[in-house]
Parts: sequence; structure tokens; C-alpha cells
Amino acid sequence: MSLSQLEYFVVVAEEEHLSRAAKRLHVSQPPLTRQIRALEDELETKLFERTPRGMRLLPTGVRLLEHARGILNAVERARMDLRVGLPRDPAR
Amino acid sequence: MSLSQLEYFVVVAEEEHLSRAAKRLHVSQPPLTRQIRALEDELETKLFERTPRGMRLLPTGVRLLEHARGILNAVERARMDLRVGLPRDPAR
DNA sequence: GCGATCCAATACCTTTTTCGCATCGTCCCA
DNA sequence: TGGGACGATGCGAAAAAGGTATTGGATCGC
Repeated sequence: MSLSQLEYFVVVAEEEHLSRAAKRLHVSQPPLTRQIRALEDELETKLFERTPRGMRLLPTGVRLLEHARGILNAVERARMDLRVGLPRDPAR
Repeated sequence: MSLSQLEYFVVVAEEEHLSRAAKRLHVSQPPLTRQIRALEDELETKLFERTPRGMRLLPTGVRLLEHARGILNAVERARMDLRVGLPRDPAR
């Protein structure tokens, strides 16, 4: 599980569509297919149901989506917090 | 910033020593040097002070350490939560 | 039914990243 | 001043990620 896989996963989950997600992520569709599949393989769970219209989240996917957003937000908070010169508690 | 970089960082911070950290992580020392440096480069901050005895966390590093542990714990919780068969709320 | 269309999946190759081994430079101490 | 213990660096190999082209399959319009 990598952070980019989680980013990919979140966008695919939001778009319910690999090609649109790929466009949003500025990558091509095949890597997305592979990374999503790699995620499913590693977690030993299907995250999406493949339909002729696109990808629909399965219940396990919904659960991962919450986790993934939390993790990515935490990463973003860390980045913000470390931004040079920013004191620990600017209000004090 | 990648999850493995954060794992590396946490262990180096705990050991205050690249070679010992490398042993714990089952990698060799050079990749550790490089990944830590890559992290510092990306965050545009020094995380460790290099001493003849090893590596000592700088204040920014201490801050990142808290974030890193939180993120890695969140990842671990996600993994646990997705483990097959585990219902959402086993108590109900 | 049948071709066109729109999906995701696969094959194949290229590029990027990561890793390990060997070695270096530096500092400290006996 | 020589040896030992650090982290840093050079370099070639291995692994991971990405891109283009293509395939397979389901649906829709005619």
C-alpha cells in the first residue's frame, strides 16, 4: 500500500470511472487499472465492482475510502505543519 | 513522501543511528541515508543533526515523528479494518 | 443480428526509482 | 597517528511505475 495508490483509489472511487479518474490524476488508464488491482491483491479484497459503465465501490471499498481520506489528510496536515518557520502554536 | 520513507524515518529517529536502523528495517545503510535525505529535501527541512555518534532529531524532526507515527498507525488500522470477515461493529 | 462505441484489462516496452556492494571522507580516541 | 565507527557517495543491478497500442466484453443504435 502506497500513498499514491491511496490517492488513485480515492479519485477512482469518486469518479466511479477509470478513464475519468486517470484524466484527473494526469496519468493514463492502464497504470490506474494496475494500481487498483495491486491494492486489491495486497488487501486480499475486491474494492470495486466492474460494470460496463465503470467502477462501483463495494462495501469493503467504502470502508477503505474513509481510511484513505483520513490518511491522506494526515499527510497533508504533516506537510503543512512542517512548512518552514511555522511555529508549533502561532496563537501563543 | 512515501510510507516507506516514513517507516524508515521513524526507526532512524528511534535508533538515532543509521546502521542500527538499517538492521531493524532489513535494508542496507545507503538506501536509508538517501531516503532520509530525500525526505529532508522534499520537506525542505533538516530533520536530523549528523553527529560522529549517529543521528539526533532536530525540533522539526520531532514534529514529523509525531505525524509519521499517526499516519503509520492509521495505515495499520485500515489494514486491520479491512481484514476479511471483520464486521463493522462486532459488538452489535 | 451487427457494427459502433465505450468500458476495463492486457501485452509490451521505456523510464524512473530503489537497492546493494564497495568505497570514501570525517571525526574521535587510544 | 593509526584504527574504528559514523554517515555519504559512486555505480551497476533489480524492481516498480508509467505510456502506447491493443484486446475482450458488454451495451446501444440501427
